Amino acid sequence: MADHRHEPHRYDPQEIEPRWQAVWAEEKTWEVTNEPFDGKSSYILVMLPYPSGEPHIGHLKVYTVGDAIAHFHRRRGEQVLNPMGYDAFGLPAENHAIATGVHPRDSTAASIAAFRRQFRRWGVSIDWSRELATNDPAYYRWTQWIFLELLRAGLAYKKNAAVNWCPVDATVLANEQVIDGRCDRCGSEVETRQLEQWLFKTTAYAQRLLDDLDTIDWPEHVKTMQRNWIGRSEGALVTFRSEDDPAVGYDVFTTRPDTLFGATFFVMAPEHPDVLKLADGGPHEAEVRAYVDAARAAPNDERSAAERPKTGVPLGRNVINPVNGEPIPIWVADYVLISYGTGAIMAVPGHDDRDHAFATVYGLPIRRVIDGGDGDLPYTGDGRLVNSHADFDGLPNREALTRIIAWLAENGRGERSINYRLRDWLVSRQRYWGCPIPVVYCDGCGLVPVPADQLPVILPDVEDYAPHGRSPLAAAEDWVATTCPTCGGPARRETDTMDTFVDSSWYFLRYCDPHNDEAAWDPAAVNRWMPVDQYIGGIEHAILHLMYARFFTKALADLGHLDFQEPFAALFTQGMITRDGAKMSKSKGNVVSPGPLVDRYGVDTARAYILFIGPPDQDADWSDEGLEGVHRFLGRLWRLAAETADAAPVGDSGTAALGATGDPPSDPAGADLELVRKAHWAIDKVTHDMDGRFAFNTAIAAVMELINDCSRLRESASGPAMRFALATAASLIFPFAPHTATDAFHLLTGRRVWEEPWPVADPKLLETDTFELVCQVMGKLRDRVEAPTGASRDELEALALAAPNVQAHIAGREIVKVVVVPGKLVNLVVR
RNA sequence: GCCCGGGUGGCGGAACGGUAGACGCGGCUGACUUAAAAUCGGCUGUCCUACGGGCAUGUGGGUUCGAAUCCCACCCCGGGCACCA
Repeated sequence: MADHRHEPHRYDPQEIEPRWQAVWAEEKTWEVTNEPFDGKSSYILVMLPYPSGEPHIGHLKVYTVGDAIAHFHRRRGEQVLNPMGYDAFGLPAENHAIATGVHPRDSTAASIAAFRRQFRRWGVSIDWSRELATNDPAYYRWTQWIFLELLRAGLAYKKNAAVNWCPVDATVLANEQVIDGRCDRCGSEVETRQLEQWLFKTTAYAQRLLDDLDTIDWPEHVKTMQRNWIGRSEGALVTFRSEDDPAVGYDVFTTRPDTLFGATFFVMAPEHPDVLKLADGGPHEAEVRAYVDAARAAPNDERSAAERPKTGVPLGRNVINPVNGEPIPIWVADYVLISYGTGAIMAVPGHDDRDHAFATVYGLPIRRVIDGGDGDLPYTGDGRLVNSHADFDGLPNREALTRIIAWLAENGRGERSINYRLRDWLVSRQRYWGCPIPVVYCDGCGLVPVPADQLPVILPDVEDYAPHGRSPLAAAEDWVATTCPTCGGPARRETDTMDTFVDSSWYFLRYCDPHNDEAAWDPAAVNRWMPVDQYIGGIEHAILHLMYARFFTKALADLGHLDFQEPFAALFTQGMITRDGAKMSKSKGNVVSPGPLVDRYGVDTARAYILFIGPPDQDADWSDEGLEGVHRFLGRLWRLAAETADAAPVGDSGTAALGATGDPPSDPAGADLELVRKAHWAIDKVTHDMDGRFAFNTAIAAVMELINDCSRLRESASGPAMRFALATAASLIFPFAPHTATDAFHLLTGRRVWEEPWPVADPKLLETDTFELVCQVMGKLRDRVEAPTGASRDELEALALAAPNVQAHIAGREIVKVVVVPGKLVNLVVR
């Protein structure tokens, strides 16, 4: 039989990858305990997937990014928590059930199995002992407990309100789930309905959600999106009293109390509760009724189109402007929104675009009260007050604003006020596949929370999953009919389920203590890991999930269950992978499936390519050729390692002299020195690219450079130097291509790279004896000369002046200035 | 309209205010091979009168010895918010 050592080496990821995965699974390499740890701990968390079908390329990207970070931290001696779970309640599984009759529990379980299989095939370093699924009663029992805690604190409440209704999904939606007047799931036009619904009081946390953004290390654009969503406005609440009955007053919120003297009419939203009352018996009663009915029936997105001509109807009554006693007419108009401020406004057509447009249509008076602009109204900028009152005329409007608020407050006509765009989070869903809301309704006791020791309220099986305007659970009569926990009398269960964003608003806490059946978590376990050191996920969650999880954390902290205010200390949002410049979709036929890709090239190639393609926070376009390039690189690395190991296998007698340990030669020179230096340069480069940055693309490029040098110096460098350089390359590529790196490192050294500390660059080897001195004349590159490292400014200047091409460019000219950047360049300024 | 990002070779992308284009792809070319694949090397921004030089980082200005990088104005692309008073 031929000596296998002399056969050509073939890089075979299909053999290498499962072999090491088996070791990691067998030894439970990535599991961590909650026992106290002396060193540093890191919680590296990737947003949990919604299990639907098979994982796609976006999943591969996000878990590859998370895994690279987790591995890097581990190799630096930290204990790393890197868990996995499934956001398993939700509409797609339920819609699938409606179409096929397969229970969502079964299709979800099948999909979870597929995800789990893929994650193992991808070699992601997950602590599988902490795996969870949000549809598991052992999990949602505590989702229900949190609901009850919020209820106890008055942060969960029920109210009859105008809500966003999706006619296709037949359920209500949170404000955040309505995009351009459409359902963010199915795209159908959202209607308004009046319904009794559960809400969480996110508005109580508006200011803290805003303030604490300053305490977390998140991308600025994500913070900006959250700030805009919270939408804080400073201004005043001003009371306008009825002309007919001074006891009745209507509050308005305004950011421009400085323009109060320019208010020439008053407008209420069609939904304002007093509109019809005020119009009753007036000259426009019928007209007002028709207008209000039409406004209510109009679709949301039609209502909210800003370019639409302004419409409205006068109510035939007046209110008194509190600053000057002027009676001004009340109108109803749909450009005023019931959902913001008080649902009524003072209209200042001289200094507000919308009020101006309205006044123009109906011929209402337009008055200038702020000086400035090009003379045309409306003018919305700053200036001095005019036509207002002797006390304020002539003042800069910002100063007048403060004084007018003070005056209003002194006279009991208004006060300083802050308004937020943020609304309370509507969590009721009239759907089946979600967490049941744990309350019952008793004829005698009213609304009764299910006692904590009776949780979970188990989601029952039903025959018909289809929504019919009420929750499918309502049809489960045996389940709905229950007894009151308080009086023991007959009672009925709440049949709405919770928005799935509730489930995912606390899963990161459960990972810390996933098997606890006494409590949602042990505070010690949570404090062991939380807050998450690095959270990783898609930008599409910039508002919804990330806002809700922050709200939960703050509310639970206030209730004494948590010791911190923010769940995610740092956030990284990865970009999308496109193909041919477009989002991948089945209809476009441009989908890259991880399965076949991994079968063909191995997962390391796919992982390293995804990270090499560009900065991971940006969108990147897929290229099959680019993938091939990375595959060639990994093959080259592995083959060089196999050949080098072959020349002196680990364990052979006398290999110590050949550097079988992977240690560098003690006193390298010539090609050895060049190679050892390059290895240290790569250590330094990769470490900097990983540490606090996410520059995986340039880190991989640095290892490519090192491998290129190994290849180039193959004949001239010694065994130990080559072995050291290759072992270093394998060690550095490990976070990105863990299987190939592990195998190559093992061939070279007989050791396991994941148990090795992250290499440290030797500063002495980062320096060279000489450097290339850049010689510029007038800022333009004219020559390059060899200069000794550490040369003085004068020496460098002399070297530059002597450079032949510099001579040619300064001949016959006067040198007026010499700029020397030591270790870098000399720039000669001539006249 | 307002608020964020971003415009660099044929392509993806590099570049503490200091050699623009690292690394990879593609292309051209050589070695090996009966041949192909695989593999290993070389060249590759552009133009010119080519051992040198001009022009080049969306456009136009500015700051600086020196600008892809900083400042001002504008254009284009992507994203978010939008009748929010």
